[in-house]
Amino acid sequence: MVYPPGAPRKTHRTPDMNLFADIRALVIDSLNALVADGFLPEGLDFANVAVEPPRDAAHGDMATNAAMVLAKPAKMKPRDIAEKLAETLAGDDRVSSADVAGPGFLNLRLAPVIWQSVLGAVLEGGLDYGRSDMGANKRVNVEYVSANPTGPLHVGHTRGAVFGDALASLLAYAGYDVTREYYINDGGAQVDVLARSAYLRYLEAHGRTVEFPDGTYPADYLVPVGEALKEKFGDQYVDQPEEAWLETFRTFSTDKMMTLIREDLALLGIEMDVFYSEKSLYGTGRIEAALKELEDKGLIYRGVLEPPKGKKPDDWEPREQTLFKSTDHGDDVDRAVMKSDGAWTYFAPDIAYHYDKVSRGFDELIDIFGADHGGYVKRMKAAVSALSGGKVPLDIKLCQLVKLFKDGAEFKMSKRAGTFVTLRDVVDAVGPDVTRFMLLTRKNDQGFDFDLDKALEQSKDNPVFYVQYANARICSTLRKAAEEGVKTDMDVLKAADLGLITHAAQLAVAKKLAEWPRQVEIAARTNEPHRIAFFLYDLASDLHGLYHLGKSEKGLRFLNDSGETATHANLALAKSVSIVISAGLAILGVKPAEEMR
RNA sequence: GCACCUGUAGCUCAGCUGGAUAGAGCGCUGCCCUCCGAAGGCAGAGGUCAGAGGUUCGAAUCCUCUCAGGUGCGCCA
Repeated sequence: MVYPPGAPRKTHRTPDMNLFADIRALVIDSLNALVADGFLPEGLDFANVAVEPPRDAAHGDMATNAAMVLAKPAKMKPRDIAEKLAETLAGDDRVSSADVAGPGFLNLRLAPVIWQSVLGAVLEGGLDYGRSDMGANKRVNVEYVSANPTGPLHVGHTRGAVFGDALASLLAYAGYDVTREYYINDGGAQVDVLARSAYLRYLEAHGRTVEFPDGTYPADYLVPVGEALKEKFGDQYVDQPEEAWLETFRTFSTDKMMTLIREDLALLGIEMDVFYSEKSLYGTGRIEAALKELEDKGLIYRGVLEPPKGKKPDDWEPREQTLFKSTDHGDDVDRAVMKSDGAWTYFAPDIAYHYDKVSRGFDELIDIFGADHGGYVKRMKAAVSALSGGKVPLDIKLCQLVKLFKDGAEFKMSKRAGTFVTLRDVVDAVGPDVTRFMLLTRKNDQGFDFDLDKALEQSKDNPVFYVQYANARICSTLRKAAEEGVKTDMDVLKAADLGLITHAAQLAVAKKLAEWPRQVEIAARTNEPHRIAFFLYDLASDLHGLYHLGKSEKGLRFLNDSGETATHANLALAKSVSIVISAGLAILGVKPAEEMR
């Protein structure tokens, strides 16, 4: 089986296999029946009725808060509702017991056949088990990385790249139509700096001795660009004024840098659907059109901004600028779109770019920014809110800083000191799978200490390894079975008698697998791919536990002497775990290991 | 001064968008290999969820304030 990087991309619908959703539907049906009976009053809102796994497995398989949520609006005692609901639910053959507990929780136990059928669903659905249609094919644009095209990607970009890519895959798996997009900041002053720096390398290629003044990029990744410029243009631009070469060098260098960046992204298996050029917004009337849209809504005016209190710039002087009334859409102050000299601010093309995204018909926008851009969240949201008439939600996820640790000490990045840690450095050190998984084991708005030594450790302390090991164990068991002449192909496993899976420890694993579709939906709803990583860790833990239980209880060994029928059932269970681990890793963009080395 | 993010076990972090006795890993204590991979498993100790109020049947989670750390703060992109 092939697991392309960044998969899954395509969505296709599968039957709803979310058991929690099924049982919730059962609870709602039962409540409606109680309303019809006159036990409960009409007009109750069931929106807050939840069916969740209880924190403590001893409480049962699923718990619902229905009675507590409805007690107040129904003007009844929670326990009374719970007891009546329990009676109704107990009548369903999926429910083996329904008990009222605590302040009014209703704890449900489901029949073993339900959990056995989960395994069947996993085997049948394969990597698509867990796929959701909650996205309803709505079009989502995920913009990430969007680093300036002035050099290779560094560690800071890496987190945003991995996060955005995993989020995109997650949303695709949850049924959204996802576009992965990169905004190229090729329109501002920083690409002029790039062009000048490249020019110095070009002169160097012609044997000149050059110095890099402040405000240029002295890093050596431009050396080959200088060589390439020499190759292409010879000496025709040597000793020529800037006007003669700036435009040409800018375009040439930017293209080279974007090639570099694409290669960096490819190292992590990241492939964008769209690269959108900022430059394409200039001179084409698109910025003007976007601002016209705002102006038509009465949100553009000439004015003078107050200086920020407490931190007044030294050279502050009041100036009249063209302003966007972002405060009408939740911002703290209005923002300049045109400088006092009549040029656009950086914000103007950003507005135009987001206007373009809205115009392309996306139902939802997501931007992934570094934490240092946190100050732009409100103004971007204000702009999108204004431009879309509040119809297109924009979610902005900030990725906090990554600190690298090596040999127990922080590896500080400094452009001056030349300790510039690139994405390539990190991937070279630990590999793409470890890089991706590690960066996804933390919530995006939590800072990250990335210990490169620990990332390579093969121990429980390293979650990548732990999850990979669980899958490798299963694969190893299947190989072993094949060696012993047991058939292990999917047709055989699908036909296994799952009714033989009855031990509590085995059913516990099946229950975990039943949570997978639900975890996918939660992660997609909150735009939090790290939940997938944590789920996989838990699932791996369950698998390791069950595996070791086989040491003391021979009947729980996947391979034991209780006959071929039982072995097939055991292997079906093991295979199910492997399938879900593989599906989860595919969302994270990590290849499942079939053996450890 | 203002905005945003963070504060949970000794350390690194989860915690289902309000649920029951707050969970993992590392570290610490004690167990478990005549082999389906011990690169692992089981058990134990360890908490004022930064602090103070509030909202309600119920708060680590929502609101207000305080404290601490981080990121930013007209024309830079």
